Amino acid sequence: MAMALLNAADPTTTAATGERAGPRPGWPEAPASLPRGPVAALSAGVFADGRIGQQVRVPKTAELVAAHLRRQIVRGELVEGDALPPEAVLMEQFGVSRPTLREAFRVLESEALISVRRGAHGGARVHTPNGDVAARYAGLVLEYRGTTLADVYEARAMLEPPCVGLLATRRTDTDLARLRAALAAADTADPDSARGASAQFHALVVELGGNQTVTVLAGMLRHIIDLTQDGQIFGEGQPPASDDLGADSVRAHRRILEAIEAGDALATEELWRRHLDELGAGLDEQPTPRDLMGG
Amino acid sequence: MAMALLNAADPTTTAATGERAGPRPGWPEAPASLPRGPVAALSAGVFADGRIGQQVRVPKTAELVAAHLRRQIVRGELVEGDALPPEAVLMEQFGVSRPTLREAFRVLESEALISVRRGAHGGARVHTPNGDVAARYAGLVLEYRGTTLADVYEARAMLEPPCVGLLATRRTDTDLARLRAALAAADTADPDSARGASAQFHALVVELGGNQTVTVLAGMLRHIIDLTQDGQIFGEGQPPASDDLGADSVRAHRRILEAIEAGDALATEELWRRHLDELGAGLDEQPTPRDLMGG
DNA sequence: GCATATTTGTGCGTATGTATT
DNA sequence: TAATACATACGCACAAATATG
Repeated sequence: MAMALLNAADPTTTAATGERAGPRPGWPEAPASLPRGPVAALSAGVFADGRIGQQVRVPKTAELVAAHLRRQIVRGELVEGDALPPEAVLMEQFGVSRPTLREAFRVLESEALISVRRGAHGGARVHTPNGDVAARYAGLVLEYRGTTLADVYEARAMLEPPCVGLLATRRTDTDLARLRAALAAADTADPDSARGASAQFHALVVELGGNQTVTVLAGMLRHIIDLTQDGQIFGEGQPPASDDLGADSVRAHRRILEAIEAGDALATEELWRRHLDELGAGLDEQPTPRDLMGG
Repeated sequence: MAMALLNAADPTTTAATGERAGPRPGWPEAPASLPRGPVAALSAGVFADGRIGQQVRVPKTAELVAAHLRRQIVRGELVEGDALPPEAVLMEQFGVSRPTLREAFRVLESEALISVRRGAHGGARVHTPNGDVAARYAGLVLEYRGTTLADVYEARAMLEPPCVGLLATRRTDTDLARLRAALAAADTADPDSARGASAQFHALVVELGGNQTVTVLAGMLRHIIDLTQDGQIFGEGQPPASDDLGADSVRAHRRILEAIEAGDALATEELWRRHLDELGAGLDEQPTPRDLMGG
């Protein structure tokens, strides 16, 4: 029944799908916005089971519906908070049954691109693509490979320093102001929110480094670390003496900010590397990242 | 009707799912085999729409089924090529209806953890968790943010060199042998497979660096680059004079291998950085990564 | 070609949860 | 607080497509 999606413009093809329980008068005309042609072929290839040229993986209808909605979200045609039409309307628009539509919903929901609530004023709402989802899948792969948390820390210590070093050479006054504000927030806040402020400083120095890809990757690693350290996975393995560690971190952050202010890329890079090494010290015997996907 | 899923071992509960009219006596106690307590709470939080402490997102039955199967795969209880039982059997085991089971299948299929074929001897087959899926989602986020391909190349040039530098200090004889073999393969092969061999050299130097997380992240970036450059996205923007570039790459790879053999970490790191910079040169005006998720 | 096993897609009914009155 | 309307969640049964032998 995939042709209804691919060929929604042609009423004759869709009519053929209808018969079985009473002939339907015809499908609603195609939403002109549907991507067609070569793109669909690429989509099939991307989703194939690995062997591209081997077998033609017939994309299931639900995948096509999900792909359509996904693209609308990624292209910005649907933005955060937008409500999708009710199931009945979408069923008619796409020309699919309720189960098929719901399969597509579950896929998009698992990608955190929509969230579906029931009840009055319920339905599907759109969310902006979030790096945390990519982190979940990366974490799944790492878990499968038996990667240790120390390995994740080590990776971060390799990834971030060059980016932060770049910041020292490029930083604007606005950058410095934001960094000072973030540092102050971590300094004055109570111990509980200090961790959050400290994490924000980490995110900020990477983000201001200017490379979006590194920002996303570093965010993934931070997310994995957060999930495995939030006391959920390691029953007792909380960071020792969090207050001391927090104070140490603030001191380290201050020193790094000074290096950034001075525009000393090498010093910044080295200081950041050392800071990250300290944070990851003594983790060698920790268990592997786990349950990042939940359940 | 999620209790049957949680209680698949108990035959009485599956019977209980049948009565969908009438008051339920209450929730059955949790099964011993499933992760409970804090982990379950984390799972709900992870899948929530972003606000963790705010609302309790009730996990849908299909999500629970998918999570259960996903964990079996990640924990290695189900391995590559394993065939899942037919729908009818799984329906009974989990105590769910066909549509619900199919929703779970679509989710796992979108994660490339299973592939479902129909017909005799069809059904769901298990696949090992692959970094490419994480790459798809990361690519989706990058596309949403309007990231350029040059940015991805730049990120790779920041990520890989420290890892490859580490290889120079740790390399074993086996490592060197594998690297020499990979280099030779790229040298003697025909232009077409030379690209593949060159890519394998790239993968190998990172993998032998010894950090699994970096290996996964670098694999993601390589996958994104491959997808955007395979002529699918850029109609004409193929790498200029691929033969020359290939020869240049082989030369660069040889020099880097020599530095690794010499155990010179700094030189290796710097050579690799320069090599990656060259590969990413002149991309500033290229469009953003696109259609990595298909459709 | 034909029988068989298995997924795919559909229609409809009931249950449940949520906001509004 | 209680009733009500709305919208999704889940279930069952049937027909069709597809791959194997």
